[in-house]
Amino acid sequence: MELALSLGDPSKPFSFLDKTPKLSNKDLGFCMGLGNGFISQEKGDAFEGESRGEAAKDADDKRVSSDPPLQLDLLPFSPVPRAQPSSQLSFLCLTDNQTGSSEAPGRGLDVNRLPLVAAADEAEEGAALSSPNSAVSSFQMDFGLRHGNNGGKREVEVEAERASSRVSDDDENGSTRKKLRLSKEQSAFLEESFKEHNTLNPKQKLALAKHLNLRPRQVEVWFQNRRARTKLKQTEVDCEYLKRCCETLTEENRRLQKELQELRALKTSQPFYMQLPATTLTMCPSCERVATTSTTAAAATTNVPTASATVGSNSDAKTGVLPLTKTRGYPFSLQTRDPAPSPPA
DNA sequence: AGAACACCTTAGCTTACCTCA
DNA sequence: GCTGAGGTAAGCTAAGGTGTT
Repeated sequence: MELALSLGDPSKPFSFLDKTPKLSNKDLGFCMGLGNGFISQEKGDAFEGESRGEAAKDADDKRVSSDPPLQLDLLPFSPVPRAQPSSQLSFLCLTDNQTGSSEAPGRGLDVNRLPLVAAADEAEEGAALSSPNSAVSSFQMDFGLRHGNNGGKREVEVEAERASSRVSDDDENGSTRKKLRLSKEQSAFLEESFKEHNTLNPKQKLALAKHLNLRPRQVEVWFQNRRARTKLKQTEVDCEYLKRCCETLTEENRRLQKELQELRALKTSQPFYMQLPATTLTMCPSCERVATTSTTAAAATTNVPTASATVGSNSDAKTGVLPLTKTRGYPFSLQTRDPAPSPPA
């Protein structure tokens, strides 16, 4: 059974199943993707498609199965129009402006740089500030922006030094690592970058780090954690979907069991049933229920070759128990067919 | 061999909730 | 009843460690 969950472009078929050897044992072999209006898989969005595994990526164009995949369209988490080729937060702007905090928010922002006022305050408070980088909060960001005249390039650089040395101090001390909290602006920028590239090449990493006044390692870690979060969410979605599939199959199994019981009851109620050379059972194509047809008797009496379902010869004629282990699905094969041919006149 | 990554884990921080004075 | 302080658990997330590719 193929299970494929599509969150987007239905024109991209699922083909991961054709490459099952490549799937690891950990891989659910589950395929999800978000298409229209979202970052393409190749661009590497996260929950909005990143988790469509490597196998799916590799095999997108190799699907050969004739079974139509079961596709489920879900509403996206955070629709981000992909139409704009170069958004304001794209990498393209990483190098176009490095003027720091004097810039308007959202462009060329440098959220780790604080004005001297804030830095002085923090110096006074010393270790009382539990979250050093939380000093780069939006409040202080705004403060810095509003009082940008205070700062100027030099102060910005001083703050950048202070911020970086704070981290390096922690590293050097090796005592307790301080929790660095990225500001909303930093996170938003990283998020936007992640939507475009869920992995970074060294050049992009350096550019991002420089732009956000972070260490490349921090950017790298952020992307690693972001991918992990994406995968986790994806796994949750997959599990939920598989759960629903399981419920559906259970219900189907229940229905078939009931149907089987009906057939057994039918058989026991007809003493000569098993003595007949063959029995034709037809299934209604619409309701998928087995219909008891008069063609059985007709076929038996007229020796018309039965078409599809034939009670196997290995069935226990005495007990009336059908061989349940003969086939994987049904004790006998049922084929959807047209109404039984009328016996020849 | 080294880089990049996935995965697991740890630990700092925030938030919500509760209790109590 | 309302309020603020203190404690606690849960969740989030940056970062470290390790194995794999």
